[in-house]
Amino acid sequence: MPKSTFLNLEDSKRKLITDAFLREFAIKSFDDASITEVVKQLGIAKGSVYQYFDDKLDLFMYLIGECTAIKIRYTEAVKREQFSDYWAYFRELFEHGYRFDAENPLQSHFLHNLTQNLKSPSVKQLYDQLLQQVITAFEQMVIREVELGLFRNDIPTKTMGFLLYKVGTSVQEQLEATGAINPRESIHNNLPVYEGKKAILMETVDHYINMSRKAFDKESNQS
Amino acid sequence: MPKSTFLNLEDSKRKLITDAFLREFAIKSFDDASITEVVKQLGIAKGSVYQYFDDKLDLFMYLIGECTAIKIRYTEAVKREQFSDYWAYFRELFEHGYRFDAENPLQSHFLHNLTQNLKSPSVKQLYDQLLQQVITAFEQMVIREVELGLFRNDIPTKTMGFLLYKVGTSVQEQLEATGAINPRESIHNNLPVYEGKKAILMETVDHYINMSRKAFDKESNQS
DNA sequence: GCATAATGTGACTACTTGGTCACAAAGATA
DNA sequence: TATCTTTGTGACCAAGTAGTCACATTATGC
Repeated sequence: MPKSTFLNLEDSKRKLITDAFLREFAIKSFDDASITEVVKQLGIAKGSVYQYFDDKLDLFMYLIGECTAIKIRYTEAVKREQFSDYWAYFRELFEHGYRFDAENPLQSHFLHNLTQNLKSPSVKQLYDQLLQQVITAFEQMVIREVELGLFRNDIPTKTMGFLLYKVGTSVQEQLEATGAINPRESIHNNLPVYEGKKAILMETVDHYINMSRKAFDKESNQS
Repeated sequence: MPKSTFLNLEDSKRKLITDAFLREFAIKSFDDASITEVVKQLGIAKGSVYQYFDDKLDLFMYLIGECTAIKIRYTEAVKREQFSDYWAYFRELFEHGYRFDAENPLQSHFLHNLTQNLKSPSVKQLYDQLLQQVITAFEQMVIREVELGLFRNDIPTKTMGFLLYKVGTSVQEQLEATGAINPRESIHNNLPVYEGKKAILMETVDHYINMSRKAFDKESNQS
């Protein structure tokens, strides 16, 4: 948790500092992100950072909290109950994710890089913890669909949940690997991750959904 | 490429050095792996390493080359033509992979960690290069199956290839995330990654195949 | 046995980092 | 104006790294 010193800061200065660190952590891993570098850019003393935060991890957790809080504001409106079909729900999450990205480029870049970021040995514990949460969340979704009789029940929910999780992350990874998006470049130009790429994003999502339907849905497998 | 000094070394000494570095790179990323640490363990001078290799990257590439060469010896015997079904081929690759792991634990651990390893910023170029190769290889497999009329043709081969690649890596990742395997611990005890875990490995592979069949095969989608 | 070539060595360089702390500056209170 | 509290500062510390190089040791060839 940031110290009160940080919270009492003028909004503009707090934002300036937050953004600078978001930018740094959006392109480097936790261990490679350099506080020394950022304070140089900001033109403030390194000691100030330690008036605001306990340590590097405290700062990092603050950034995670801020960004996820904003993203949740975009996705919390989307409820499974509003859709008869899991995949329509899945698709809508990407639609709202796109809006989050367009309106909060820096935070979106930060979250995009979070997985890479967490690979640093110093934050292995945090990584494992978050990974467990995500995996569990996806398994819960699968369990619900199985109970609704919409997903097949001849495969362990753990395995289905994990694949579903991988499908979710694969969209972004594929677009990055094929060069359709270029986070490195777009963050440099202060652009959202998916700037002008909505069509290809949703098209890819649809292709993944098209394949996943067959893999997960019940009717395809036990009609 | 290692210098001749290294190749002229006595077999036993060369193996000792290679193994020590494999062990280090099997549990750390490229940037975190410490030559200083390894030479301490080996009881040799740091200068010696630089008599053997140009630099850290040269050493790393040598390790990659050695391990993949050994693994290829296990998998090259498995040919697509020997199977009427892609998934039987896919399954057999895992069977042979298991044998490679059982008989070459250290090399297997190194390759298991390679993806993490390559995430280091210093080797980003190498990572991108290898990723492109792997993705292309998977897409080629998909193209072949489409041509054979076995895989569906209503999804871009790039996307199918990427998902197939992700399915391949997910097996290991899931087993690790769920604690079924524990590379960290098994390398410490000089055990293979999948020691005594063949049943759960192949069971998981079968589950993934079961789901993937539906997602990729033509008959399920355009009969 | 001697000279030459090939190996082995470890103190050293140049560099980077997160984090500290004695002090300076600025704000607030009275 | 004088005092007290909050905020800002940057030289400094301890720890770590890859890579170098002048020198010591060992092997080889004659």
